[in-house]
Amino acid sequence: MITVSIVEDDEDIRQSLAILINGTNGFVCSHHYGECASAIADIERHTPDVLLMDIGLPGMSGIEGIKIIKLRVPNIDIIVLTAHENDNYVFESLCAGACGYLIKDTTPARLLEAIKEIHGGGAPMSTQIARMVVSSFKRKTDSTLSPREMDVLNHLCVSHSYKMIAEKLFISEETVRRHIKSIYRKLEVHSKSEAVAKALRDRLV
Amino acid sequence: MITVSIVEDDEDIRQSLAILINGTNGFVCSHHYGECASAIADIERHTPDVLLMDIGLPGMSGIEGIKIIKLRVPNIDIIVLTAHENDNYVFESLCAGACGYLIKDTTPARLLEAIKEIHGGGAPMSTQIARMVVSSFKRKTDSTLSPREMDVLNHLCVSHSYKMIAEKLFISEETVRRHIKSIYRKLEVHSKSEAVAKALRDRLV
DNA sequence: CGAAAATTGACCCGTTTGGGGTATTGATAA
DNA sequence: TTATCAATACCCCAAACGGGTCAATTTTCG
Repeated sequence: MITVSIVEDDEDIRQSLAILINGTNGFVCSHHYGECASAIADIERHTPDVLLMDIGLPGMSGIEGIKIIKLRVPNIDIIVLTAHENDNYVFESLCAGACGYLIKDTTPARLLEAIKEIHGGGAPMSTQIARMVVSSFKRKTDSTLSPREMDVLNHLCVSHSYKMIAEKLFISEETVRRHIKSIYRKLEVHSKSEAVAKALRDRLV
Repeated sequence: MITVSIVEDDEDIRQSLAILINGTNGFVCSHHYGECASAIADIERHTPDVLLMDIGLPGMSGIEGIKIIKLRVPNIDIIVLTAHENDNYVFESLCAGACGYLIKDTTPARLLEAIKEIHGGGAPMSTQIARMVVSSFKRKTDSTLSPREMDVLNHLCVSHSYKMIAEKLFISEETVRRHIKSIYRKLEVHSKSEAVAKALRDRLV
């Protein structure tokens, strides 16, 4: 028996979901909430296996709600269930601790399957969402940087000093400096830390 | 009709996969290869919709193979099909450009479903793999850093100078310096760029 | 071949940073 | 209630960094 709670401001949707879950063998939903505050207040007394969470909520945002709930009940499995297919919502939800992300056109059968899946250690996502998530890993090959500059950038990212990079690459410190100047110009940054941040954030390395 | 090619060194597995695919309506596999080199040489002449790719290959590694193939045929959908559930293989594959990752105990039915899924814009993954991928987004809350130090670290990550951070936080530059010393000690780093790299890599920010 | 880009090297100068001390205040924990 | 820690602030000094300018050689590509 998998226990499920729901946070969803739309009364109708919330009731429908509860009815669906309670009407299916192996699932039960005893608690559901109209906004984050009440869910947070109640979650430690009535801790479900799986929490279905809307994002566009009145009051505290679903993202904030997820963070707080995961702090209090780290092992809870949270599926975001929302109309928003917006990139930022997806990544912010996952960063906050959600393990699943379904858009609201999900069929009842798929939703139940997703609940089973997340409870079994998976991470159910709508197909487009999964692709978005996986694509975010893809390395970019910034053609503006020359091969040698990429070498230097890689060393920058492990925080070597000019001197150390020079030794590693068997070139003079002045040449390292020169490459770094080009890198800064091309990446439009003005310091090592900015270059490192850009390289890591934009997945250049 | 979805066209599929295979790179897999084990002759038996390769043949079985081809037979499975060719024996199913809507799928066809005309080309399969024992190692990356021949796949790379042939891929532009015979470009499939979906490529099933082993990782543990003789000669060039599957990861390298994926990088090269994606450079030549950026739109090809690649599913890694391997025995390795190893974290590094998973993330390296996705960084290289794979969009799916299945472990070899996948059932034939699930494999065919995965091929349809990736061709339809999804990112099929075994359940444990999906969880691993999604979990990698989770923010860590490094309790060793004090709240104020987290503030400073956040500003460091957008590459502000000590002076700018001081202005933003309404404290003296010397206090910023002090916080940064503590951050360095706690994160065991010795420079801004190293702190930024650690913060971004370890998802502290 | 000839132009453009990549790679290498150098010097100057001012700013920023990193590591070392020291000290006060307030909150929090033992 | 004492002790510890967070947060605030200052000083000194050497090393590292960022920006400016100039120049030679090699590679690459049209």
